[in-house]
Amino acid sequence: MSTSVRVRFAPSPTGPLHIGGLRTALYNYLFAKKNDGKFILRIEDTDQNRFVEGAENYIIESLNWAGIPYDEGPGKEGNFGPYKQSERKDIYVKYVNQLIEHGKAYYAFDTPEQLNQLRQQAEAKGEKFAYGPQTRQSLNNSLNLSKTELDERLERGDDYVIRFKTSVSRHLHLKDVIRGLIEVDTAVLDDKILFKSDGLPTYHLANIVDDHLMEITHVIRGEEWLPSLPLHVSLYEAFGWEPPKFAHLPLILKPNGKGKLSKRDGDKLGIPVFPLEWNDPKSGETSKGYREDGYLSETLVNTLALLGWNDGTDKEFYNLKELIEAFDLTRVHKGGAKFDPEKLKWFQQHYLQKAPINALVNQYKTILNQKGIEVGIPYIEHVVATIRERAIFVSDFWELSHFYFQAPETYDAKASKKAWKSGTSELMRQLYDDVISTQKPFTEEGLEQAVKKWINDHDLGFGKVMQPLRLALVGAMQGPSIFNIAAAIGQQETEQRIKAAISKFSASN
RNA sequence: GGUCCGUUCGUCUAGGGGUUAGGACGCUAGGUUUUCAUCCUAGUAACAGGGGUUCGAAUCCCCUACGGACUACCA
Repeated sequence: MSTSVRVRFAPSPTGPLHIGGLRTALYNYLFAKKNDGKFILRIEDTDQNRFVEGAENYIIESLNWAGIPYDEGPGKEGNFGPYKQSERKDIYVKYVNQLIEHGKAYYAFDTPEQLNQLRQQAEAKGEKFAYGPQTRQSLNNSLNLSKTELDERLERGDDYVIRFKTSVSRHLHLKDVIRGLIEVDTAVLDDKILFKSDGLPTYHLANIVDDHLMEITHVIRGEEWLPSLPLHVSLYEAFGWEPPKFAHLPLILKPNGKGKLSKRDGDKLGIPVFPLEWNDPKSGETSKGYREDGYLSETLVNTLALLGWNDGTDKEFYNLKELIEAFDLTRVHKGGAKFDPEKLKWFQQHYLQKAPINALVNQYKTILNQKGIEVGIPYIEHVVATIRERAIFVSDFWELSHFYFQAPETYDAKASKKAWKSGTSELMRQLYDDVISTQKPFTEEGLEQAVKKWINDHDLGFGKVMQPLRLALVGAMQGPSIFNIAAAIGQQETEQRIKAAISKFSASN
């Protein structure tokens, strides 16, 4: 048995990967890399009814986008494959038979209808039916059948499931890396189905067998699995195997209110709950994804990493490498964490500022081209460099910089009233004649000097001149330095915009 | 209902018996930017409640409340 760390992320291909799942994958990845171990992807597709076309690829693409690719898994066969449970059917048969031989599991012939009835009956009495140590003697299973009766039934081809034979009453001491010691009495457990009548194992059996065979050292998974930990540990015991270490991660909760973050919550708040956009092949419904909404993967990774974990310092920004270095499973929180869209935005703003300018320029170029605007890369680069600090997404760029590409079509009403007074048109005409039309070279610095000098010479207030100038060039009281804009759009365009504003406001006055 | 897990500013969190309970997001106010945003500075605000243990509990124990997960031939 190898002593090196091996962890797995084991999603079910039933749809897009929730960001909670992504975080589980991330923590697995970080833990593996921190310990020079292997990060394995295993597809748990033992429920063919819930199989969804494209989900597996979606999961793989999500991991790649997040920058946390797996070392072993579908398409990256290591020495422990195959990595899809549907391709491991024979293995499970062998092991479940072993359990039956040792009296740790048994055949059950009760039909779903019969069980449903029992559940309803119990519910009518305000109780809960459990197929377990207390009830199994009186049910339709091999525990209550003679050897010949059993063989007869099996030969006849009766439908059956295989259940785990839970100990009648024993105290289990379970250890969780994050939560510490957990004590459970097996008396409250039920006899979980290990093998379904369709010939496939359930999650419980398959995950134990695979984790053992794949030499998984640490099982890091969501808190929703905590209730089945006693079963899983009992299974290891029944097989005579040494269990891996377990760590159950807290849930990601909705921002306001209670409960798990759901797609519905995300829709309400305008935030995706999936890393990538997802088109559901069954419903035809499209779900938003972080990538398509313009978030950088660094944003999501950083946000998710800090949702439930921190290294004890004040550090907030981590790249993947830093996360690997700092990660410590024992510092993961126990309590669930509400997802904060505001903090997400803050991270995104940060990472947009740090993104390589080339990437931003290329993305913006695409947007501009779609608007029918064709300008050179250096010009776009100049614009992006000056406006990116006020953006959160690339999709904000247009709103923040359209005036670098087009003359204003309208003028903000409030700003117009404030900036363009009765004598303003005449003032602008003078500025135009004295400075704008004569300035050479028409650069940001040159213009700034000339305009300021002109204002001083005429003993005017800066606001009186600068504000209408901004209004004329931008159409509103916003944007970067007005001299930067004028220099960028050029002398001719600047002249035209001033003239347009003068005629517009003279007409309406 | 039962089982298990959890609970520090609005939110993410630091904190392992003695702290003015710290940081970050948000919000508010000032400053910078003769616009807007960025940025800087300051302010705001928390140990769920009750019992113990202790000279001393946010920190340890118990109870209560609240919240969550699970309770399928799903994972």
